[in-house]
Amino acid sequence: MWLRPNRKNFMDIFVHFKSIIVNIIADMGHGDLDCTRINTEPPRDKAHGDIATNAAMVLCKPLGMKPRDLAVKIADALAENPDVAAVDVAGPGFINIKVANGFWTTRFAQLVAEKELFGRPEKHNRKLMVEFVSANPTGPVHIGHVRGTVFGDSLSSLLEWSGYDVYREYYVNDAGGQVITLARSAYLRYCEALGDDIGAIPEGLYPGEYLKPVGQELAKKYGDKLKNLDEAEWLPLIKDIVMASMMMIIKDDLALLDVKFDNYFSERKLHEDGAIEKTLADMRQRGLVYEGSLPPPKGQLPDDYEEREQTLFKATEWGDDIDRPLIKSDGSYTYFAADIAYHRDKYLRGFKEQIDVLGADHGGYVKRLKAVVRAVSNDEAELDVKICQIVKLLKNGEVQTMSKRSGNFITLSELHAAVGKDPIRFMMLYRKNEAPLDFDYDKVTQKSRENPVFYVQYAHARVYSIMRQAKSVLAGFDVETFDFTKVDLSLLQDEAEINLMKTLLNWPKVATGAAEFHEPHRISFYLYDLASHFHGLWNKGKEMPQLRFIVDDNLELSHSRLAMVRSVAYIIKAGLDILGVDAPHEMR
RNA sequence: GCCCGCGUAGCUCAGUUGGAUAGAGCAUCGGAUUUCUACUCCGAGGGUCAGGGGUUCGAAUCCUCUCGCGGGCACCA
Repeated sequence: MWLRPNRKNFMDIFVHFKSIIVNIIADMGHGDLDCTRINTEPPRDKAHGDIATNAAMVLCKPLGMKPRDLAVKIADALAENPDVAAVDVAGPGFINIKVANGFWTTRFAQLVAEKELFGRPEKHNRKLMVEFVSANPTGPVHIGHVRGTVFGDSLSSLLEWSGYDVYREYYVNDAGGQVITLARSAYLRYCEALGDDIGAIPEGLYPGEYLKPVGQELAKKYGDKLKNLDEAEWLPLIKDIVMASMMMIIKDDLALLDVKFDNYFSERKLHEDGAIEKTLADMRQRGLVYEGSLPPPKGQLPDDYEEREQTLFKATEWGDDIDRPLIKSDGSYTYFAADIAYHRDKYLRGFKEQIDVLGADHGGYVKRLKAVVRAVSNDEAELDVKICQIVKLLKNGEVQTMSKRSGNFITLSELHAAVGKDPIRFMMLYRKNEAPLDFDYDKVTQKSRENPVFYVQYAHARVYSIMRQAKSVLAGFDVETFDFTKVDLSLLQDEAEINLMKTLLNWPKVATGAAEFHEPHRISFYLYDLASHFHGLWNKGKEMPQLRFIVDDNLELSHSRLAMVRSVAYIIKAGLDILGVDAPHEMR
């Protein structure tokens, strides 16, 4: 159901060569053969050339030929192609193609011309929603939320890059009992602000200091009026104020990471405007809801368990393991019922592709949420749920523990003050989302090769350094005005140069793949690899002056190399933009 | 007990959705190097891809079982 981004302007070399091979097969008189299983891909071992294909192994059976014999026939035909420098047949019947250098430099000209936009798919009309963070509005954003925040935001950017119309949304859980707890906690701070000795914050209330300003605000607004009222009277008054205040804090925190939402969606609104009732009525009509009782949970049985008749959603019909309750024993809706209404609302707003980013502790919800989206859209919409594993914070090689009970968790603003936005964003994406992550406080601020953030940013800065150097050495050169599209790229013939260009040309494939599979970490790894190629070439110039980017007595060659160097920055910039990390021009 | 995720070099992890002799960074070992364009460079060793079975030309990748780690498991949000 997840469609591939289209790539109108980008000629994927692998797709290109596959079509060449398919044509060869047709020319051999086998145009009716099924060629879908033919792959063209980069060989794992670079010594095998640029492109490997399994065509002969896939087609040998229907043709009744030995794989190697067929491979030789195809290889001979391929050798006629002017873009092909060499072909050989290897192993069980692989065909290895070495592409002519001219092919690379021709294609590289496209990159030089399109700059940061190289390989970026056309915009299409598909809307997609990414819901992320959705932290309970009961306090500042803390370390536990950071990974999902960065992941969701970068994934959104990545999908925007690939052509989607992306909508970022934060689901505000402002309806449940925790808001009441929050209001009570604020009330205590209010009393404190009026001079009461409140002692220790009782168990079950939020102990955080961040509620003190709210208490003062309340004291300022109401004086001691609220103290003479019953809880039923002051609670609604305080609730709104403290909630608004928490959301302010959260938005400020998110701004530290340059994260902005298109919308904050209120759960409470779903209750108030009847969306949940409407959803349930709709589902009842479609036969998705019934009254029945569930088998008791296996394993440890809750103390207060009692079997009873419940209103259930037939989640099992949509791929879930068990049917799910919609109404609590006190008659109110379950959180899940609101969640159904919420995801239905997304669908009704036109989002047929949805992504939820959740924390590791919500892994158990994946199936039911997917079931919900399928059910409420009658299989017209699809949800992908991305689970972000926990982050272990390391300082001096030791794990930083935090206890939720004391409210002593490390906040985003503390982390930000210590290391800054870029290391946080980059490192949170320098791992698969479903793998646990160690975040080393000390390492991420180091200026060395060991720090991937620095390593990549430095590559970008190095490009600009080289451009500055070129300006002072080469007559008439200025990055701002120089037309790189006019240089002769065919002068770039060294293997290391060709390899760097190949790496750069691979960017569209990496980025579209990352977008397709919702895996922004591929961008970080690619950028690290690219930086490594670039730094490596720079280092080579130390030993071999003839490989330096600026060659004293050869203006033309210098210009060609500077075009290549400039292109490194185009792609790093494009990648870092997706990650939300700055691309600095210098790093002093 | 059930569901989900994970298990790859001493450590931390990649692995382009089924390709060939499984990669990178740290760490280890061996060399080079002192200002050249900017925060060192080059090389080496290191593997039962947790384990067994299966699918096929071909498996770290797909299926199945076992073991280990993490998370979750009516009515909380």
